[in-house]
Amino acid sequence: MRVKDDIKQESLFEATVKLVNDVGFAASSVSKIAKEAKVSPATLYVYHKNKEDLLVSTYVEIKKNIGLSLLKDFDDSLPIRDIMRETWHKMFDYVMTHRPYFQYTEQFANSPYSELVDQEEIEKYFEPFIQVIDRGIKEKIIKDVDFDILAVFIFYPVLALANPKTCKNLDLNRDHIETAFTMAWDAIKL
Amino acid sequence: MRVKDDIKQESLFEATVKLVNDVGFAASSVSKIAKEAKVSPATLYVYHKNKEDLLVSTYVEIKKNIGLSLLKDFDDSLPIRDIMRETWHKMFDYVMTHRPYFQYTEQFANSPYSELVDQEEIEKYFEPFIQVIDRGIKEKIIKDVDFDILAVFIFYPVLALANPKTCKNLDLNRDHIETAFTMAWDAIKL
Amino acid sequence: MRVKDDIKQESLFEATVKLVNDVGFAASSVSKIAKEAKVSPATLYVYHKNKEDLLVSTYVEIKKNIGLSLLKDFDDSLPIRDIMRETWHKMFDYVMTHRPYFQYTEQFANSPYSELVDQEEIEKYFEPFIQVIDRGIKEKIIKDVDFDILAVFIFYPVLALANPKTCKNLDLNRDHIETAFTMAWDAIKL
Amino acid sequence: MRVKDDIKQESLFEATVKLVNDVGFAASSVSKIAKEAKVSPATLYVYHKNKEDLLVSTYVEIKKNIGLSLLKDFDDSLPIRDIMRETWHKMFDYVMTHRPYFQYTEQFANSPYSELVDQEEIEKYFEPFIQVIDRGIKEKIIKDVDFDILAVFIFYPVLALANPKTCKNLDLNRDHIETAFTMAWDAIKL
DNA sequence: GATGAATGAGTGTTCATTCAT
DNA sequence: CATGAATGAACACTCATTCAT
Repeated sequence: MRVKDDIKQESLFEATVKLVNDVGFAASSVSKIAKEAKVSPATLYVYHKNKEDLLVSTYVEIKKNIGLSLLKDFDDSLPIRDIMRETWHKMFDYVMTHRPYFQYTEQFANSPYSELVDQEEIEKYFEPFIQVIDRGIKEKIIKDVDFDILAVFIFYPVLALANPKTCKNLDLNRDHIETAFTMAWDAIKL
Repeated sequence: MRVKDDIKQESLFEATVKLVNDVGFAASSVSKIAKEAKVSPATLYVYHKNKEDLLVSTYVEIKKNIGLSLLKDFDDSLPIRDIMRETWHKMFDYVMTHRPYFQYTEQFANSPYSELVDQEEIEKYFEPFIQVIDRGIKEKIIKDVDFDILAVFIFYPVLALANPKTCKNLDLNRDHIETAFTMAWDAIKL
Repeated sequence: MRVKDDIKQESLFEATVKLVNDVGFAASSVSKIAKEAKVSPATLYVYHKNKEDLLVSTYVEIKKNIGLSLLKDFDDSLPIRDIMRETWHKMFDYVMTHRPYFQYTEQFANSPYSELVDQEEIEKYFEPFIQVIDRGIKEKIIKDVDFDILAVFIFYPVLALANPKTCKNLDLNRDHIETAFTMAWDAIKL
Repeated sequence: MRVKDDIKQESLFEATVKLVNDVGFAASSVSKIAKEAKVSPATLYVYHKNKEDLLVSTYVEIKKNIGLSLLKDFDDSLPIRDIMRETWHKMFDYVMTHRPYFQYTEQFANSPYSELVDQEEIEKYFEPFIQVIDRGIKEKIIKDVDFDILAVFIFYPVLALANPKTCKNLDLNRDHIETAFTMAWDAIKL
């Protein structure tokens, strides 16, 4: 038996991201993605059940990567503020070096497909980080507030800052990120 | 001669919002919108040059409404924190009572159509609010930070909190909003 | 009772000719013609039963004009060759000074609408000319050949020469026309 | 993988010709052609880039066929008059046995699509014939007249005679064609 | 008489997916 | 496994015509 070709798999992944970035979610048709990936539309269906599966698994793959890069060198023995700051910069680094991936997730999250994602599978990559926050609350370093509300001030600002649509007047650099982190920390710290 | 029918105009507006909320931006076709509005697809083109015009003008209309409801009873003689708090709650009220409108703008902002909007026309409705922030910076009440970064902590959290996709575990109430405002204020205040 | 407005009538005629010349028969829609004529599409239906009637009556009007300008100063006492030559040049003059009208008839004649024309109404304007040919045959000046075949050498060459599609390499002038007449006469004379 | 089906290609060609003959150029829609060819409208786009490509390539195909049938048994060692006569009859034969093809070219030539044809590709099939005319001029057998004017008397009459719209009173036969050839030759010979 | 609004039926084209090889 | 051909259904949009004023 021949084996599914990793190169084609990867090629479809990249083509999906590229096309969604170039022409938007709605205009990214299966045949265009296949052409971009230099495979036949029919081949796409060897690797994915349908269009939905292609888009969703591309999303999950990216989210997994983000999670993994945040976890790299993760050291939960540091003071909570340092962990947060470290993570904040890691997120910024990821977004800056993988802008197309990041933009894909933004577009995906606002599409109806997003409801098809198994959130638990993604959340497990962010679990250690969530535990740090819990610890921070217990240790009375972080405000004792519903997690979703905290998240809005911890995760979202990086996304918003990295999104060229929200921040079109600002040429983002590391200083901005450091400033924004201070603000985020002011928001959540007790 | 027949006269242009305000009811049809309005009906198209509501149908556009409803459909985008129900099935998402990408799946909202002209014919589905027309059917929802109970007019012929051809009639839609009496009121709008094309699909793009329908979507963009629906967006601008909503943004205008949001701006107007923020400006209602706007009193810039109050202390800055009070103005901010007042506005924060007004935004929350608007979002809660007009969730479909708000969700439409979220989806629109992440679509390629968003680049077609005349931003200046929208920004003028938010001008007074922006001046308050400027004043806050001058009076050394608010951190002297790039406006886009401040905006990320002032506007974005309400949107994120109101978005059921981001906050699916949280049944939002006014207490949450008050809490979040405190955090936002901690973030931006000097 | 208000009276139908000759200016609107004329305006529709000119708009029809212009549009067919500019964008072709197939792309000449009722609403475009109405817009070109600066009237409402509904107004068009005051003057014409439907689109077909508009196109056909525009054609007949032009054919009538051509016939009338051929008959002007028509003198059947002249020698037959002189009559033919005179007419040949008159046709050339008409075509040159009314190119859009002429081009309209060419497009119309090759459309299915052409079958709706009352040919007899048109032919009566060309009757005197036909009689000259009959006389020429009887007087053994013109070959005794079926009229349709003669027509192919008498009428068609002018049309073909005047048609920029057939004669795109040739910047037509009166000398060419004189040359062509000599050839046409050689073809039909005994 | 399925392989492109010559039968479908041919079927689309025939359907295009038939429909243009039956309902005219303007009324020949893609979906009607597809239905006539018994394929899906989508299939048509497997074989042709768009409607324009379908119509243009159908035209070029026919013109090529005409050229080839004129060139068959072409013998330029014969006297010029004989070559002309032979060609004249060949054209007549083609037109009579392929009337729908011929009528298609007539309609096409009067449509805006005609400007999209690569004329050079077509003219090469008629090249040998053009050289005979040049030779005739040099040998002082044919009048030394601009080629376009000669063409009007050599090519055009056959088309006009074969066109039922121009020759509706005449049931064309080979005698008529012989007569017409004599007249054409009278027109162009020195 | 004159008109812009209104529309069902149609336009050319692309879609996600399956078929046959 | 891999593919280009094939397609019914849908797309955004325009059509010729009629309606209501």
